[in-house]
Amino acid sequence: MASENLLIHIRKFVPLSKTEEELLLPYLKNISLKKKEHILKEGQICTANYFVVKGCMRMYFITEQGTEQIVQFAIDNWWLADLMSLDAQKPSQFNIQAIEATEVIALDKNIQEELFTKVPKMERYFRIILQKAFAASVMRFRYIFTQSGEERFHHFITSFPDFVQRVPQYMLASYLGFSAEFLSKLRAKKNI
Amino acid sequence: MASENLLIHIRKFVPLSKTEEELLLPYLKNISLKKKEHILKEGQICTANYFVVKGCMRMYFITEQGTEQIVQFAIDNWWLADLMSLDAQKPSQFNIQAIEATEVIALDKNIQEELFTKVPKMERYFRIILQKAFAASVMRFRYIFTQSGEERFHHFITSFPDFVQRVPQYMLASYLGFSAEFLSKLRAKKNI
DNA sequence: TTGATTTCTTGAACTACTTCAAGATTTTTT
DNA sequence: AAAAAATCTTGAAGTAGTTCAAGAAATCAA
Repeated sequence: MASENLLIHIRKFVPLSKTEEELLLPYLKNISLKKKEHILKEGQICTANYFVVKGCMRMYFITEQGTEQIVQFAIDNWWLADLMSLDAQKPSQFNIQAIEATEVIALDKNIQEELFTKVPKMERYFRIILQKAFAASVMRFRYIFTQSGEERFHHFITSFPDFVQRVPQYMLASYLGFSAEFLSKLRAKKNI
Repeated sequence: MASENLLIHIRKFVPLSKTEEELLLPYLKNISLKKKEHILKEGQICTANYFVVKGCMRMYFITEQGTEQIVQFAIDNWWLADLMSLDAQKPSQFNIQAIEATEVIALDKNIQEELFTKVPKMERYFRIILQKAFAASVMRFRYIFTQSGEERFHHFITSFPDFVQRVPQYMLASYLGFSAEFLSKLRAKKNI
C-alpha cells in the first residue's frame, strides 16, 4: 500500500497516533505515472504537492535557446512540487515529469489547510522537511560555486552511485550544470 | 522596539492573539552587531535562528583556494542561520557576519521546540517562511543555470537597486558566482 | 588630515567549458 | 527481427569567464 510508505516517512519526523493516521489517509490521492508522463506542465497551475513512493521524477524548464534545464530530481521518499506556483496559485514556469514508471501520492493544495487544522503535526512535518530541503539547497549552491564540472560530477557519482544508473546521462549533465557532451568527455577520460 | 518589527512580519503570515504575542516575546533575544562582527564562525555550532531587524548580513565560507564565497545575504525582515548545523547541532561549514551595523533577534534552538508547543502558530509561520525561501532558491538555480554572469548582474541590479549600494562590489560578485574583476569589467562596459 | 586599510580597475595570458556536426550505440516499439 | 527513436561519443573551433599583477581610488582610524 502506497500510503504506508508515506506514513513510515512521516513517523521518522513526528509521532502520529492511530487516530491521526486515520484522519490523514482520506487526504491522500494515489497516482500512477507512466514513463515520460507529465504531472505539471509550464503554464499550468500547480495544484498539489507530490510524494514519490516509487520511481523517479524531474522538474525542468525550457531555456530561451530551446534546451531543457533540470532544477530538481525526486526519487523514493521525496516531495516535489513547484512551491511558488502552488503557494500563489499562479502559472508554473516548470514542468514535472516521470523519468521512469512512478507512483506518487498527491496532497492537494485546497485541502491542505484543512488537514493542518485537523492534524497540526502535519504542519510540523512539513516545517521539518522544508527546513532540510532548504539546508540541502544551500549546500548545493556551495558545490555549484566552488567545484568545477568535473568535481561536481565526481562528487555526485560517489554520493549517489545507484541514482546515476537510473537517469540518462544528458539529464544528469543538465542537473549538474554542464553540457551532455562535456559529461561524455569526462567519462571517456575516466573510463567510467 | 526591535521585537515589534518581527511581530509585524509574523502577522503578515499568521494572525497572533495578544496572549500569543506575550507568550512569544520572552523567547526573543536582541543582539546588536558591529560592522564586520561575526555571529557564527566556521567550526562553531549554530545555536540560533537570526531575524535581521535592521542592517545587512552575509553567510559565506572560505574555499580551498582561500577565497571567500558568499552563499546568502540577509537584510531587514529576513531570517538567516546555518539550518544544517542548527538542526543536527554539528559544527558549521559557514560564517555569518554583519556587513554593516546590524540589529538581529535570536531565536535559540534549545527553546524553539518549547515555543512551538506553547504557540503552534509559530511552527506554521516557519513552515510558510521556509516554503518561500526554498521556492526562491529553486528560482535562483534557474538563474544560475541559464543566465550569463552579465545577465545575472543586470537582473540583480534591476531587482534590488538599493541593495547594490549597500554591499561592496566584490561581495556582490561572489554572491552572483563570478570574480570581482569580471564585475568591474562589466560595469566599465556599461558605464555604471 | 595623514597614514593605513579596504575596495575597485585595467590589461594580458590562460582555461574550463560550449556549440556544432555527424556518426555510433542503445533502447523501445511494432 | 526490423525500424524508429532516444541516447551517447568524438573532434574542432570558439568564448565566457578566470587568474595574476600592479596601480588607483575610496574609506576608515587615530
